[in-house]
Amino acid sequence: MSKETILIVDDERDLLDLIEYNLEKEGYDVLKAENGQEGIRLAKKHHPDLIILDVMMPKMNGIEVIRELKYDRELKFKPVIFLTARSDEKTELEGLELGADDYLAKPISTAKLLSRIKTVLRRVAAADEPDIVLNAADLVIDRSRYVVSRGSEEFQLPRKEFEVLSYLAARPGKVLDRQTLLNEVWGNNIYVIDRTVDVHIRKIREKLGDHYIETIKGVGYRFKE
Amino acid sequence: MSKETILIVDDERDLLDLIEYNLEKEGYDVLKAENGQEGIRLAKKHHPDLIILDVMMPKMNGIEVIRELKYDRELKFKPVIFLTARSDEKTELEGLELGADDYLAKPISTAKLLSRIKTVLRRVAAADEPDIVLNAADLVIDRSRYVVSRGSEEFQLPRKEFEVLSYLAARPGKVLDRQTLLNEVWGNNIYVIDRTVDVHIRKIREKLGDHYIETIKGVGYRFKE
DNA sequence: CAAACCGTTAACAATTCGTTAACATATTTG
DNA sequence: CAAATATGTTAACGAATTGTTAACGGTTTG
Repeated sequence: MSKETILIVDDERDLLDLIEYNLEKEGYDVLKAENGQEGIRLAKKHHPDLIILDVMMPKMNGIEVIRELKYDRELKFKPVIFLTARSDEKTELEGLELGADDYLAKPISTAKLLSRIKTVLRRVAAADEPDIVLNAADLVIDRSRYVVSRGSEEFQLPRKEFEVLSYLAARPGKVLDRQTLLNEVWGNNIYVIDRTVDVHIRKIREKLGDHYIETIKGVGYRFKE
Repeated sequence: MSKETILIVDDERDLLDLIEYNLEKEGYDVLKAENGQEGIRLAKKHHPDLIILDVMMPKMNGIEVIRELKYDRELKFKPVIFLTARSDEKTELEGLELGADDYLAKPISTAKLLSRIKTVLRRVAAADEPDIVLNAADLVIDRSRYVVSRGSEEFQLPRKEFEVLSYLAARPGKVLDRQTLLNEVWGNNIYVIDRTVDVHIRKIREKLGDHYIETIKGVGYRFKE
C-alpha cells in the first residue's frame, strides 16, 4: 500500500510549510498550492486522496474551489477538510454538500488536524467508490462517456437520469428509498420534492424498458440483480 | 499543455531546496526525494516528466536507481539529468544506455541546469507527441501542418480551434468538461472563462459541420466515436 | 501603418432539462 | 369493498445550460 497524497491549499505560506512538515513526518505525500486555481490544477493532475482547503483566500476562495471540484467526476468524491478562521464561515459551508468532508477552525492544532485526516482517510478507504465503467444486468454504464449501452444499442440519458441509474445500478438488489437517492444523487441540502425521483425513474424505464428497476412499494426502488 | 513535473533526487537537502525553489519559480511542479528508494517510489507514483538524479548518494546511488527505473515500462524512457561530482562518474555512466539523458557536473549552476531542463523537455515533447497525424471519423488531423482534411477538402483552423478539435478527436467518445479542456488545451495558469470553449466549439462546427462534436448537457463535449 | 486575423468576453436567443402539479391507476388496510 | 395510501404518467412551466452573434483589443501580416 503506497503512501497517501494530501493536497493543501492555503494562501499563507508559513502555514503551508508547517502542515507539510507535519504530514511528511507522518508519511504522507504532500502537494502544496497557494491559491485556488493552483489547487484545482494540482487536484486534477495528481488526484490526491484528501484535500485540505482554506476557506478564506484572495481571488478564489475555498467554496469556489469546491464548486469547481464537484464538476470533476474524479474529484467529486474526494474528501475535503476545510480550514475556517471564523465560525460564520462554517455556517456558510453548511450550505454545501459536504459528503465525506470536515472542517476545522483556525488557528489549527496540528494534533487535531492529523487526527481528523486519519479519520477521514479511513472512512473513505472503507467506502467503495463506483467504477468508471459499470456492468449491470445487460447494460454497460460508462461514466466517462456518459453513455449507457446494451449490446450495440446506445442510450443517451440526461444527466439526472444517468446519475440515478448509475447510483441504482452500482448497488444491484439494494432497495433505496427516495430520500436516500435525493441525498446521494442530488446532494444533501438541495430541496426537491421526492416525487421527482419517480419521474426520473419513469423516464429511465421509458428509454431502457421497465425490467431493470423494480418498485418496492412503500419503500423505494431497486435495480434488479 | 499542463505544467511539467520534475523529480529531484539528491541526498543534500539544501541543494534539493535550492533546485526546488528555482524550478517552481520557472513554473514546474517539483517532487523531492532525499534518497534513491524514495525517488523510485515517487517516480512510480507520479510519473514525472523529467528526473534529476544525483549519482553519489549513500545507500542507493544514482546508477542503481536508474537500473531500477529501466525495469518499469512507464519510466524506462523518462529523461534523466545526472548530477555528478567527479568526472570519472560520468565515465561510469556512459556505460549505460541512456537515451534522452544528460549530465551536469557539480557544483551546479542554476542557469545551466534550467537551460538543460528546457532543452531536454523540448526534445522529449517533440518525440512524445502521440500521433502527428490523427485519424478521427472521416477527418485527418495533421498536427505538423495544422491542417484538417476530409477527402480532398482542406480546412485551415486557427490555433485554438485546431487544438480543441485535436484534443477531443484524440479521445473519441470521452466526455470532456470545459474545465478539463481549459486545463489541457489552454494550460493551467491561464485565466479564461469556460464559455470561451463554447465559442470555439461553435466555430469548429461551423467549419466542419456539427456532427463531429456532441454536447453532453450539464457535462461537456465529446467527439463522436 | 493599415488591414486582417485571432482569442476573448458579453449579451441575448434558443433549447433542453429538471421539477412540479394534477390526475390516473394500483395496492394496501380497516 | 371503500377509503386511504402509494406510485405511474403526462404536460407545462421555469431555470439552467448551451448556441450564436457581435464587438473589442491585441497581434500578426502585407
